Amino acid sequence: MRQSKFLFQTHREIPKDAEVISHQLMMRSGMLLKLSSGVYSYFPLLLRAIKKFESIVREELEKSGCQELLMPFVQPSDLWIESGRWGAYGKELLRFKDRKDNDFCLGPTHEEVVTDMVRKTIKSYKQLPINVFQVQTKFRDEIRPRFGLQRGREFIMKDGYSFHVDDTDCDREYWNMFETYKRIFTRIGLAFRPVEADSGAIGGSFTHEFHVLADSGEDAILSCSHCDYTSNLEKTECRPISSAPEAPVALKQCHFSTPGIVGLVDQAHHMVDTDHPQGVPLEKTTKLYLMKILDYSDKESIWGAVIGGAYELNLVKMKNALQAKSIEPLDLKLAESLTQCKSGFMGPVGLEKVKFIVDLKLKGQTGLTCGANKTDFHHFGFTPDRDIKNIHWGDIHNAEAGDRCARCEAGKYLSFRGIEVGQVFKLGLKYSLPMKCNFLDMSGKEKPMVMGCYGIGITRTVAAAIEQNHDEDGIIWPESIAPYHFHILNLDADNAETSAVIEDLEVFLRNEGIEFLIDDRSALSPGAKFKDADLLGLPYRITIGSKGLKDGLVEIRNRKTKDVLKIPIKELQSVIYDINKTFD
RNA sequence: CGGGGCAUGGCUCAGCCUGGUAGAGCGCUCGGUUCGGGACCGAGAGGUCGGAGGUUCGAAUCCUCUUGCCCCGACCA
Repeated sequence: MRQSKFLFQTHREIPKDAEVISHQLMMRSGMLLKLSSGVYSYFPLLLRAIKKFESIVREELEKSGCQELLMPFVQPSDLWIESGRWGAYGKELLRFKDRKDNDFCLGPTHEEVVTDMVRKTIKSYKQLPINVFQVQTKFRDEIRPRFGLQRGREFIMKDGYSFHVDDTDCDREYWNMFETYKRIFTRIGLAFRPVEADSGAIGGSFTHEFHVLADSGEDAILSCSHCDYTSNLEKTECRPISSAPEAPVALKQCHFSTPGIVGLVDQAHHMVDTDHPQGVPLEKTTKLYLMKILDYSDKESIWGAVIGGAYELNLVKMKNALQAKSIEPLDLKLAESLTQCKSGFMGPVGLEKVKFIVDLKLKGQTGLTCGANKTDFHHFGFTPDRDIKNIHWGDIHNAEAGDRCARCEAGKYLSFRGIEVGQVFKLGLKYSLPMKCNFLDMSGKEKPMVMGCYGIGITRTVAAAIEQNHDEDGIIWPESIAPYHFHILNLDADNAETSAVIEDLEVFLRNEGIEFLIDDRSALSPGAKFKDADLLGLPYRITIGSKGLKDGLVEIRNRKTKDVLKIPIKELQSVIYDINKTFD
């Protein structure tokens, strides 16, 4: 391809609404154009990278026994009503009506459609298991699209679904997909981690997310330094402490007074008595969050969450511990009227009508402080087991970097930021039961199929690849998905000699099936071409100029290592041939 | 949906406070000189200042309403 005919325009300036690196570089290199919030056009260069990644995904999935199909982007409401999601799915589902006033939506995912396809096709255990996938545009009307392709509303996704006769076989396939995903992300050449994640509302199932490690990632991940336990912070387990029981301390009500001091950290410093001349250490303080809980029968109740003063409350873990449907902070005014005090001095002691979940870290502890439910005062000697009537225990605080691993004896947690690019999920019977996706087993009995689903964000992964592979000059494409492998710069596009060399080279490259882009733009200074080449980030740059040709030399530069090789023009073709062989 | 901000040529922005001829840099076109890390000179094209209403002799500028977009918190590939 010749750049003079190529649809793109590089920019020196960073578009003002591009926040993260991948978005900035895609905009600056002219690969991406926003049409509406979270909706983008892909220019030829970006599309090539997307297609390369897609074909890696296809190859690996087909190797693992999956088959590709394609389902409609526009879906009728009937199926969604049948699965129960027409009502359950929030505003992310873009709904609209056709001319006959029938309800439709743009597919954010395809469980309903694929389940319908399979139930109409498969009747016998002999036809199972089956694993199908598609690479397709999805639309989710995200609350807040951002970061370019990292969180668009319209995006390309590979979604796959498997159907099985029983749990055992579904689990087998789950791990088959898990290994396939590892191969895919290894092959594309990204640093990634499979991460244990929260399975959300679908109880009893398990799930892994695949995260590409990048500072701009929206998820916090903790990984053990010793074993392979890696999890989303939302879910990371904390090691229960096993400290020796302490001698009980009597509850001294309203023992500490800290008038006018806001915030637990400052309050702790001012909780001074003869035993605590320096104040109470943060580890001996506790804090209370009053929360409104909705259970799965939509019954509302108020729960207090008690955790150590040094920790953060983890809403996902609390939600799971209580088997709640939703959980949100109690309105401040309600909380104040319930406790008869200001925020900052609320405590669990004496709140008879509230049920409490107390963090396991506090188990067996005594001599703690807690809010006195009287503005400006804290109790001392708080002992959860003794002082709270309606007590439940749970692991409800955020794990932190440096904490001991919950799974092994030796390790400590390290923290990362991750971009979620894939997920494997065991769906179980969530769709097959309501949608009656059944088969006849060996004894002729009708049974629901057990399902799994497996997603990879195609466009998001390409963004993540740039996020992880760039420098101050621009993109550094991993060879696996680089739009082209060689970028040939004709520094003197109007010079007959260099152009002749390039034309020869072009014939050779075409015959060998080697991918290349030629910068043949005339009246552009060499510096501008170098800058653009760095920005576009193709793996190898071949510079051909009249200066070099005088000595019979051309230059090959590796974008990543910046290593420069000056080689005689006669050897150019064989050198390119050898480099090309190193690619996949 | 709450909180904050922005909207002026393809891009980045100035002008607005204090109403009176719509500007700069980059990009684009033409001519010339350059040519190995974003060259220079000259001449051009391109904007109903997001939209609607109002105040005024006069509105990019002041007022009201609206739309779009971005950023910070609850969703997910």
